[in-house]
Amino acid sequence: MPRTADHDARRAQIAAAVVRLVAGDGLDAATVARVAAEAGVSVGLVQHYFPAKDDMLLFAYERVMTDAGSRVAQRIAEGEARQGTINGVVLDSLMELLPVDEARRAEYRVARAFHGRALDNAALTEVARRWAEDIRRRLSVAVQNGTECGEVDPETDAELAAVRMVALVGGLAEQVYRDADRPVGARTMAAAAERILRDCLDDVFAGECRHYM
Amino acid sequence: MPRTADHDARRAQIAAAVVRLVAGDGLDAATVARVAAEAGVSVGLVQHYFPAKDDMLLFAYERVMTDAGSRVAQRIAEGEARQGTINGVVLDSLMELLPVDEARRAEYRVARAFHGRALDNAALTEVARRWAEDIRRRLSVAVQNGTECGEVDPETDAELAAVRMVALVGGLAEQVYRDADRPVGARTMAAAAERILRDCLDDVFAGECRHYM
DNA sequence: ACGATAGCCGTATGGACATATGGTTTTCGC
DNA sequence: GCGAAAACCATATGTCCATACGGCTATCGT
Repeated sequence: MPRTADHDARRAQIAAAVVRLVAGDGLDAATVARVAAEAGVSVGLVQHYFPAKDDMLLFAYERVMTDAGSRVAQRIAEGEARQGTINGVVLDSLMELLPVDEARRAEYRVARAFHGRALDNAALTEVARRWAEDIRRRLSVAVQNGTECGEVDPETDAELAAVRMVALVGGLAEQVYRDADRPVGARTMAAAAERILRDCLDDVFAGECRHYM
Repeated sequence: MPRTADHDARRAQIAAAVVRLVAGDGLDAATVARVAAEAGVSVGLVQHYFPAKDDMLLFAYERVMTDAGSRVAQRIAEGEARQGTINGVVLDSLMELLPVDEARRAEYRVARAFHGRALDNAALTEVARRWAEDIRRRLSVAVQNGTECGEVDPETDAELAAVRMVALVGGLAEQVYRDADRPVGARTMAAAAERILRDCLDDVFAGECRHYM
């Protein structure tokens, strides 16, 4: 057998370089040559691991969205561990998606940049679609659990509520990102977003039952 | 004086070509050469009216957003004319922004494509910011009017409600666009979005007073 | 009617890019 | 230790692009 290398690690290394470049200077900055330089490897190596540039971008996008999903899953696990209300767990999960610090703002920039390109790239669109579907499903299950334990009004349509929550958090993220420094009354935009999100969740999870997901 | 031409008409003609190309094949398709061909003019003429490509894109983006704003304003004017409730007028205005038919889907594609590039272009960001600010202001005024005439609970924070409505309609637009064919329970995504929007507005405009904006 | 000037065009130019290609180095089974 | 194959690199290639540039052409004041 010949020389070996950690395929996954190399791909991750290159994807991380892509993400840094996109976060810093947009998708157009992620040229193959610059990605190679940022990752500290040669152009040829990037080609070795990603035959076409689109493969590289798709992989990087998948990685970013997977990471974001993992953070949400982690928040859910934490909520379960401390036996919080479903309302609280969902709030923590969704707050995780608001670009309130520089790390999350960077992630938001990357996600949005790819999302823009997804408009004319079916593979990227599919990643975005799956991600949205995944989070909607999680939220829908949370609402159904709430229905069963009394935290949610039994009349509530779980899927509809999930669409509503995803829409709200996505729209709030956009405003928090763009207008972070614009006050909303006496609040910062981030504080306003949190308040709006809390109100929405208090509306869905109006019951009293204490339960974990 | 030498030969004259309708400056504004020419710029509009070129901008329309940009919009068609972006709607069809994304921002990268809007090269100067292709825009010229699509508009039926020479490359040199495009340069004559837009010294740099960025000027051209900025102008096209401004035009798209202005058009969208005008449609909203028109819906408001129609609502005033028929003396509808504020709730109804706001609903019509916001429904106008959902990508429910091919024309609006095309507009949504264009807006989103530019929005993505705005992440690393200050001039484009400023357009997006002003547009959001404008619609938030309109909504905030509508809520305040509602407060004065009894259609809105006096405790309601108008600016917060405006942020909430903008967030909701933006997030719903994204899901309607991407998941138009995905059913939400027994509804289409578009029907689900309308229902969610109605519920939100019925929550804000809970009072009974019949009034026009 | 005529020249000045804006309108308009075609092509040239130089740079950046994705990808192709040929070669060098390392490692592992034998 | 040695050969084979993967890992890795440097550079070549051809395309596409934004912009520069020089030259026609139509029109308006005179």
